[in-house]
Amino acid sequence: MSINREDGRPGRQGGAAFLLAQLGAHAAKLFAERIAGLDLTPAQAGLLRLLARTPGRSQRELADDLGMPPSRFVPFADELEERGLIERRKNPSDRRLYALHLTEQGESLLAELHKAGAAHEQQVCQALSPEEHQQLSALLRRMAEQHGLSPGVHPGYRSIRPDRPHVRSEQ
Amino acid sequence: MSINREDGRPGRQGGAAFLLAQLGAHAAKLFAERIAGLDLTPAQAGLLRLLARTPGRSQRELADDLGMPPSRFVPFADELEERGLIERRKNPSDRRLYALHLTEQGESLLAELHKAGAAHEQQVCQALSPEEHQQLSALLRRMAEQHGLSPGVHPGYRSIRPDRPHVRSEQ
DNA sequence: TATTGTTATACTCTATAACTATA
DNA sequence: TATAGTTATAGAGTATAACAATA
Repeated sequence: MSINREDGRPGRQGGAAFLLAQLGAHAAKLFAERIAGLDLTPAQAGLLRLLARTPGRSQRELADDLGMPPSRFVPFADELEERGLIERRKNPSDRRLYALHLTEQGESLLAELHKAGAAHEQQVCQALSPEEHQQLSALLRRMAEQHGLSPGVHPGYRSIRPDRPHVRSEQ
Repeated sequence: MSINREDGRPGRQGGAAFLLAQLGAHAAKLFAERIAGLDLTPAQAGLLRLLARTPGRSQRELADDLGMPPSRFVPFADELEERGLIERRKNPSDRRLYALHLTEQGESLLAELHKAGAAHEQQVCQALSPEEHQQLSALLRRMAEQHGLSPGVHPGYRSIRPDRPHVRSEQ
């Protein structure tokens, strides 16, 4: 039942691939808006999760995982450090490296983040019954695996910004 | 300790919403790469499709649909016009407006675009059986409808660029 | 006076590439 | 010599706002 477009053509624009991109962008936007309430961007949330999973890694490694150049990672980490969410410890075995860790405050914000993630999941899949929700997850998991997508932070994070309300620094 | 995943394995991050965003970004990237072979960006493809569906609209309307400011639409349309894919006709009833149309060349490129779209659909859903593929489409359609997403061009187009190989015009 | 298309400008974002300190 | 972190700079991409023509 292709409910839309009766203009002959393949009904609703595109099939699953198009819907995937459309819904994915929408979901990413909703998530960005949601965690903006925690004063976090998706990339910042991604770093917190990476540090929760594997503490003590170097900036270079983390920058690679987040898909950003090391030079951009510096001010990125600076802000989270100033906010007391992460901590740069010196790595004693190689003094060139930092070992990044979550602070206690970072851990508790991460807990908020997990709550936000659960609410987000419900919001996005609101239209589905619990069984359908599971079905969808299973299908998507298979697809992600087949495409070699890693379970971690996804690169779509890079381009999503939470419609910032024009808070310019000075001047 | 991360309350993240309890199944031992670091667990795939997130549920359906996360997978949706991840796969959606991946699909959008694949599509951008594919149509880069036609010398089109996703936004350009979007305009061609809009013009095929409803010819003769004004730049302002089209810019709105594509989610770009009118000022940005001007050079955007310029390029497609120079390439002979679209045409600016004067609207006789209101001489402030242009009426944009596809050229014949634009129509035939659109046909190529549809072929690319079909191949893309297969590539993205490769992991699924035909039945599962249909299942997925149905679930996603319901979700898109519930979220009020229109069947047309989606705004995720805005941020996807096809990793351009540094082909600068002249200079 | 409002609106379309256009141009100009200013600003944000980002990557590239130097620089330092360690190895 | 190579690498981690940092800083500086330049370039692309963008929106904002002024402008001319028409309504």
